[in-house]
Amino acid sequence: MPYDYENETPEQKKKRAREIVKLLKKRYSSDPGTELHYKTPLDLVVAAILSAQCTEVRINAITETLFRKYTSAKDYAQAKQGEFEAEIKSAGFYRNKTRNIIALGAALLRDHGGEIPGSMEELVKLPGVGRKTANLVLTICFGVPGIVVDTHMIRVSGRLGLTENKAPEKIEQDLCGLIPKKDWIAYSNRLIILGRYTCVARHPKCAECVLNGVCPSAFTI
DNA sequence: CTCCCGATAT
DNA sequence: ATATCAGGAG
Repeated sequence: MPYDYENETPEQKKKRAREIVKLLKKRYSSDPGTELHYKTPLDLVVAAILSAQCTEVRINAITETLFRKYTSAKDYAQAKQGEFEAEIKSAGFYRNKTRNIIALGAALLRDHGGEIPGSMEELVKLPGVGRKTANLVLTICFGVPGIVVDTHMIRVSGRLGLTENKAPEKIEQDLCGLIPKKDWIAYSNRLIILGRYTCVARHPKCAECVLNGVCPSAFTI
């Protein structure tokens, strides 16, 4: 008798969510962290800003040289708009991203002694930093429990039937209610990797997905 | 909600 | 040709 996803009770959904956590843990035994290359919290914030609507591979190619030239908030604050645009152009949205990163450098110098702050409240006030980037930095650099809702988290969570919502903040709430807090950070990292390589947008590879036994969308997309 | 925007896979 | 890629601001 197949699992009835349609009439799943909240209790059953919670139990299934824990099973998903467990299967992901088995598939990616050690916490894979982020695939964005970085050395410092500042690096990660800049990489995250650059990564909007662009592949992580391209961002890592750009930052490999970028992070050699820019190593402090002051470096970014003093960057020339046109020169910086040329360096990051292939990331797309390059005018906005450049504006935000230069303003980020200035804001860090003005309000935080040039350092990246460690709270959600302060992070989301920074230019170019929204909730997704803030959660990424909080989880990766500061060990603050949180779920990073990016394009992969949105898509995969919907396919898994863990949320009916479309708004990232609602999805985050739903997931936080289904997944044990101690698992939030590694869950984010693992699910995003799964989304990048297996549960891809166009033709998800359900046959090779470790979650195909607990996913209402398996083999139906 | 729209706009920002280049690169790549399909 | 078009969908999609580790979003955020106005």
